[in-house]
Amino acid sequence: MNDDTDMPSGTVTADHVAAAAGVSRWTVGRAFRKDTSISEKSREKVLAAANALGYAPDLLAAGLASDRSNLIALLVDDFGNPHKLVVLERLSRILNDEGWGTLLCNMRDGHGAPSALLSASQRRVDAAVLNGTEFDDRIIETALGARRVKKLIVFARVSESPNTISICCDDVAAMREITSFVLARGYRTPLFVAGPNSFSAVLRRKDTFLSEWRKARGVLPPSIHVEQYSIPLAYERVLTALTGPYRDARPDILVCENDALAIGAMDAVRFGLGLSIPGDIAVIGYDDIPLAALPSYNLTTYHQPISAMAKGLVKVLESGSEPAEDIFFNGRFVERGTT
Amino acid sequence: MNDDTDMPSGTVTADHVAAAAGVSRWTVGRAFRKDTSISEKSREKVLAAANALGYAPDLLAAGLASDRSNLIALLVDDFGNPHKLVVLERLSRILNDEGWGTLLCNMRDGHGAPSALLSASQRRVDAAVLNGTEFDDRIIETALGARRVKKLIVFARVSESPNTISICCDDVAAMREITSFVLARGYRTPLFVAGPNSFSAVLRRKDTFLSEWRKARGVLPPSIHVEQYSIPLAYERVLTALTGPYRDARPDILVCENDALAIGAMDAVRFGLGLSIPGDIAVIGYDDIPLAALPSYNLTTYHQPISAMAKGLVKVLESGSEPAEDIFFNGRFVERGTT
DNA sequence: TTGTAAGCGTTATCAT
DNA sequence: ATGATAACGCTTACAA
Repeated sequence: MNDDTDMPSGTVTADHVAAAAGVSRWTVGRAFRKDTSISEKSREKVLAAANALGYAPDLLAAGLASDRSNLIALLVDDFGNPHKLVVLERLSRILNDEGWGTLLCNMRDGHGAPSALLSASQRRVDAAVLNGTEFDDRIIETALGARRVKKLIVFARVSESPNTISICCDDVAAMREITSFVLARGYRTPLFVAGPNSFSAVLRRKDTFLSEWRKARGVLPPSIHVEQYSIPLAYERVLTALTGPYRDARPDILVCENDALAIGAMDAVRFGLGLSIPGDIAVIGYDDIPLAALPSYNLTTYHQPISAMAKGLVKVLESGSEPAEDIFFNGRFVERGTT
Repeated sequence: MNDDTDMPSGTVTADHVAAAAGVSRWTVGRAFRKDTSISEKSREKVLAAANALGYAPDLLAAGLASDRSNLIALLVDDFGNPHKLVVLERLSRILNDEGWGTLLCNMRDGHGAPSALLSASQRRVDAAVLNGTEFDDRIIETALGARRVKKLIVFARVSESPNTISICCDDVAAMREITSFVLARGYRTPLFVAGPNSFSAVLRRKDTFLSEWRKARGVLPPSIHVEQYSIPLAYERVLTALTGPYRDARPDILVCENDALAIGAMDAVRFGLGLSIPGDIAVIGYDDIPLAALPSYNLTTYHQPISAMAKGLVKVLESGSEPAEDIFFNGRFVERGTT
């Protein structure tokens, strides 16, 4: 489109830069990589020439030659959950800053993980980061079986699979803290609001709360499941529960697996039942999504340190090969107005 | 990791498939592309062999050779706006379904567009889709000047630049409809709540409302600006405006440039001022984000047809080269409980 | 520290 | 309809 300079019309390659700088093509390559050995002088010459010509290395060619694409696949579903926006922002920003490209693969809530994985592998991604509810060991096996997925990282969830690295907030510790708080405040009849059944098992939030509560009070609290982490769906299910099965045994607090559920639950309590929070029923969430801090909700919750987790991810990516361990982070309990 | 079959350990290439199928490598390639000519018989043979070997074309190599990466860069900022999650979900889903990879480039609110653009071009993206507030003609020029950005598409905004394709909801028609509604309902003293100054000019929402209102009532309504499309920031600014400059001239309706501003405005009115909506002050938004449908907000707004717009984008991508025109879509006014 | 040769896995182009 | 040649732009050996 624009050949207003005398650049070798079309693409500027390392060869052009090499010619301009009076070095060989491979020296140009070295000037742009981190680990290689090159004299300061050559590097400066090369960089100056590259700058003058408007050269930037072609990552496609580099990836093909080196078998490192510098691309990370983000395998995501559960887009109804506002928390996802926080996760995507942090992950893309921090990875981009560190020089990684991020391929957004939408798993489309329900199926699509295999095809997302396949297209990721066709691009030779250096790692696939799994963050979604569609998460079971079959998928992980699929991923690992897939041709070129070198690393599989499970973000903000825990995987039992040995070939996988989890980067996760310590949900068990978090739920213990929440349980202590609920007990200390004297609540007596909690209802746990969980997400999809299979997924709740992975998160460990539900079973931790249940067992901690039983340890203290001797009884297992009741719980309900919502099929998705969706605010409107949580609204429906909680309303149904509180007008049906729990009409005459109203809980005094709803302990929710995450903020999306908690927000839906709050709407059900206030707008569906006309009750007040925390006067009639208290609510606790998990994640600390931006919505939770608004005066409309002002939700007591537990903050996940997503930025720190994303930085942990970078570390894992940079740590060459296999032997990486799962990494756990501590979050922070945030008391607001719903308790 | 797994060489339990007798696959040519490591990577399966088109050559292996060709050998297995008894054809040449180029026939294998043809079997996987759409437009090429190949006999049904050959194609079946190839596909069967590919399937047996677990072959999938290497998109890096294909991109290098063909100069079509099949990758679309999504240049995004404004992650504080819940609407972004809807846009990202639709765009990634529909593009992925059509075989396009989506590269998520975080422009990090404020700067970073140039570097995002650069890394996109280094991956030879087939197009860059710009969707954010950091949007001015300098950026567009940068983009077009950048080496390998073949197409620049502005999504959900209008660009004046001739080298750009806009895919956009018809904001002018939408605001006219909104203005008619506000007039018909008998509101008399609107306050327009706009986003960042420079961006509002691009959206055409503010000036359309102002001029339509003046056409009908003879006066230009007042307006305020919020520096970002952020719910908490809108809360602050609206509260400041209504307790300061507009304390004794309280508007009877807040017409907001989008839902993020409207949600913040609602919180300011209800929780900051203790007024009721729509009794004391009415509110109108724009976008129809999921939040707007919740009982807590139940916001009157205008629905943008993001899915249709994403499909329009696909069409533009598939329409070979230049002569594509801007595309406008019609949305739909959604009356809820805040008016 | 720097240069050389040989690929990486595909597609464009031209031939058959 | 299919086959062969020559790139695509870079990197990983290894040699100087």
